[in-house]
Amino acid sequence: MSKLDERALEYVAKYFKALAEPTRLKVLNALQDGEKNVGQLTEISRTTQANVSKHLSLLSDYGLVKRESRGNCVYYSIADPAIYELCELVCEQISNRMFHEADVKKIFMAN
Amino acid sequence: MSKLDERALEYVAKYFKALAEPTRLKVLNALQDGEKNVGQLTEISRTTQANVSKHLSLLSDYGLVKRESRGNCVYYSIADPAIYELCELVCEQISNRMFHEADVKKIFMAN
DNA sequence: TAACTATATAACTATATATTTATATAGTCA
DNA sequence: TGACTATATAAATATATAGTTATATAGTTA
Repeated sequence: MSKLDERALEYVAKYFKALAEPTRLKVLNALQDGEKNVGQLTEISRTTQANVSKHLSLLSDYGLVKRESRGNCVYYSIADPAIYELCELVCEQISNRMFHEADVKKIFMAN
Repeated sequence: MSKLDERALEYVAKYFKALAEPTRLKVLNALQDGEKNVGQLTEISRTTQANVSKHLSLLSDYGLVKRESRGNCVYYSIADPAIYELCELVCEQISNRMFHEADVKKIFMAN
């Protein structure tokens, strides 16, 4: 990371924020093996349709997913597979820590 | 990213959340060229000392920074340089989009 | 057109958290 | 010890946002 100005840091923070929510990650995770419509994603995320719709439009606003309506349904898919690189990096770090540091485990377990 | 269970997604979300705040990113950015004490970080982040302290203890709880008190001061440093890989990935994506998509620019500019 | 299905949105509530102000704690040095 | 400096924490406020319920919108099919 090169030295970043104020503005840039805010963009980056917003990007991370889009990924900082379990339901949205569940949706992104579910989209790994191809597009799914809102109904399917609602089932998978085990929340209300309205809630999923809200998360989807946020993800779409941030350019993380693509939207395509066909017939009666709206299909979402991953716009940029680079998201998964990010998640993989994070998962690696987390799993490394799980082995090495009991303290971190405690933190993540909290709540 | 392999298929992740509920629990894992929550860990990942928490990790992203730690990075989803401009002041914390500013601190991490400032720590790129070595440890700094709380006073220095307060100046750099242009907020109150109390606020920086809170952000620092959050970063420390999540294992992103290390804490070492020497004499009167407390010095913080990066615990895991892999953070910067993450930020770099995000910055790349953002800058790509800045060029290609006016819409995304609009989103990031909002507020 | 009317009934139906799928998705989005508005209004609301509840909760989390960033920030501030004031204060406590701990180290340093005269 | 007392004055001083640096950091952490507590309490309070303001704000953002996840989730819910109800409703609007748009497409489908009889």
